[in-house]
Formats: sequence, C-alpha cells, structure tokens
Amino acid sequence: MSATEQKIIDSASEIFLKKGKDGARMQEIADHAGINKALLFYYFRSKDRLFEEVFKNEVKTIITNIIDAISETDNFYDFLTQFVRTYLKFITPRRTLMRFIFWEISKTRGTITSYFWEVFNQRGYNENPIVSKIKHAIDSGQIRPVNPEHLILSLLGMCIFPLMAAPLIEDILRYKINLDDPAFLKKREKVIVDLIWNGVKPE
Amino acid sequence: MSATEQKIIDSASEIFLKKGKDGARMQEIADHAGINKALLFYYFRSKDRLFEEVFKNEVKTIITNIIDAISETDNFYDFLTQFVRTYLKFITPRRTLMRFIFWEISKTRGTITSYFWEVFNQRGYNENPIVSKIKHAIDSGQIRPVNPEHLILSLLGMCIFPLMAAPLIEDILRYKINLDDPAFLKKREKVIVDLIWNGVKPE
DNA sequence: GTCTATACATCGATAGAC
DNA sequence: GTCTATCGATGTATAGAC
Repeated sequence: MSATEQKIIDSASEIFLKKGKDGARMQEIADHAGINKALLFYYFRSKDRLFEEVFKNEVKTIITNIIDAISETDNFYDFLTQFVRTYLKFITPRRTLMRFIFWEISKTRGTITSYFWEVFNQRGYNENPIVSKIKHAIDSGQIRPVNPEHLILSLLGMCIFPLMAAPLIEDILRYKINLDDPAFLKKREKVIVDLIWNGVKPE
Repeated sequence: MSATEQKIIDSASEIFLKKGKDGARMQEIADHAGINKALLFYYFRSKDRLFEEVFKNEVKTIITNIIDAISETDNFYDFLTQFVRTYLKFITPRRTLMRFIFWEISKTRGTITSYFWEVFNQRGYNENPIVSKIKHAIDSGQIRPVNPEHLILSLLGMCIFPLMAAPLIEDILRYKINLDDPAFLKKREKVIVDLIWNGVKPE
C-alpha cells in the first residue's frame, strides 16, 4: 500500500469513527489527510467503498485483539483474569471505535460475521475460542456447568458497557469515573473477575 | 399538541432512531407522516430543533422507565428480580432506541444529564435511586458492602449489552439467540439475577 | 395550517490539465 | 499520481398562494 493510500485510510478511520458514515464528509477526510478530494476517488472510487475498507479494518482490529486476549493457559481463573485485563486495556482508549461498531453494525450485519470467521480460521479455530475455553473448563471440573453463551454476554457486557456509558454515568452518578485513571480500571477488572468467578467456581 | 405535530414527532422518532441524525432525511420524515416537507419547518424551524425534540423525548422515556423498574420493596433480592425483569422487558423491543442513544450520546453529552435530573427531581429523588437502594441494602445488612457504582455498571451492562450485540452474537456463536423468544429472556433474567446476587449476598 | 415551487448550499463524483 | 474546476443530484430551508 502506498504512503498516500495509508494516509487516506488513517484519516478516513478517524473521521468515520467520530462522525459515522453519514456524518463524515469526503472533504474533511481529504483535508485531514493533507491531500485533494479527487484523490480519494482515484484510490477508492466511492465513499461507500472507502467506508467499507475502513470498517473492515476496524472490525478486524477488534476481533484480532479479542483473540489475542485469550491466553494459552489451561487454568480458567488465570484465563479469566488475563482476558479481562488485556481486553479492558485494549478497548478503554477505543471508546469511539466501540460506539462506532455498535452503531454501524445494524446496517451491515452479515458482513461482520464473515470477518470474525475469517480471523478465527486464520488462527485455526473452528469453534469460537472463548466458548471452547468455557466448555473445557466445565468438562475438566474447573467451573460449574453454565451456559457458555450467557457467560460470554455477561463478561463482555460488564467490560464494554462502562466504556460506552462512561461520560453519561460519570455525570449521572455524580461520581468521578475517569476511564483513563488506572485505579478505576484496576478496580473494574477486579469487580468483573470476582463477580464472574463467584458465579462459576465449583462448590 | 396538535395531531399534526404529534404525527411529525412520531415519524421523526422512527426515522431518526433507525438512521441517526445525519442519515435521516426531512423528506422521508414528511412522507412517513403523510404531510408536506414544508410543514416540518413550519412546526420545528429546523432539522436540528426537530432532532432535539425527538432526542429529548426518547431519553426521557428511557429514564422514566428505568425509574419505574424500581419497585418500592425494601427487600434487595426482590428489588433486583423486579428491576431486571421490568427493565429487560422494556428495552428488549427497543434495541434501536438503545443503539441510537449510545451513538448520539457522544455528541450531546451534558444535555442528557440534565434530563436525568429533571426526571429524578420530578419524582422527588435527590440522589440516584438505584444507588440509594444499594446503599440502604448495605446499611441494613442485606448485602455485603460493595461499590454501588460498579454494581450498577455490571447490572446495566449485562442487561443492555446482549441487546446491542444480539444480531452479531447470534451469528458468531452460531447459536440462536432470539431476543423475541420469551425463553431466552427468562433465562437471561435468571442468569443476571443469580450472578449479581451471588456476588453481593451476605456470607 | 397546508400546500407548491424554488432558492441556496453542499455533497459525492467526474473531467481534464499537468 | 495529484491537482483545479465543475457538474449533477440532493439536502435544508424559505417564499408565497390558498
């Protein structure tokens, strides 16, 4: 990829993430990239295609990092701790990206799924790796038999929601939740791990 | 409010929620309301003002229903069960609304907070009512001393996240999560209540 | 209040010089 | 590959008749 193309992608990502597909302007993207508007069309033919390119990149970034947050350990508690820590660390500075994905998701649906499986297959998984971890932990008696899908929903929900609601929650609770404060993040990590572990640990 | 004005608000809500502020078109709203485009401007002067009106309504709807999901009971477990059930029932058919709020939130921030406190004050609360419930439960020894803010983040996260991620999760997990299936909702309710209660119940 | 017609700005996209 | 200039479509908003 040429340097110009890279500059365009970078700028487009920033603008699209902030304003969404509809809110973003090709002129703004061009300005931000320090090039002319016509060049955007030379490289990407249309706004739709440029958006698609950006969207694909960003989704794959998230997927890759979800997978990377899965450690190799066989111990479920270790896996849990590692996952929450790594994942929180990755998404915290990427609030905008998360919001963007969840917003644009409603319009693109099917496409995203294929990106997921593309990355999964690249890594040699033929089942969702988190589901595998949970199943394995159940089979080996490390945790009680629980519904893996619901567990994932709870886990991800607790990680992601605070990010997306943070500016609001901060105000409404009249409570300083500063996502960029490591102390909050550490506390959040502990709360999530404790709650989940409490719910799944064997008697 | 005149019948026409009401029709406009209703139509505008539907379109804005689905396409966002930038994606929505005044023509489409007018068509949907069965009136002429010029009439939109007669009543609301501009797209911005119409959007603001719609946004305020929708946010207040959510806030009101969060509050209504809080039962009068003193028993924390009952409160928890009631809250999750009522809240899940309310938001499940309103996925679009939730997505919309979280997306548009980033641009409007401060405004929303004032809506919250407006409704809180109307109901005579001078503290966040959920925080009050939790504090009271701690003081009366019904639950262990936990951080109320983190508890709320966990609770709401587990309720809201599945909604926003549902179409995706459904595909990725190769698992039929049908939000409109009462069985899923019931199971989800149980999972959330159990997990939270497990984490807060006294020794 | 409600309509038709239209002004005015801006957007995505293209043509063509270099 | 990169630019300037511009087209055509479409968007918000207004004027003015009824």
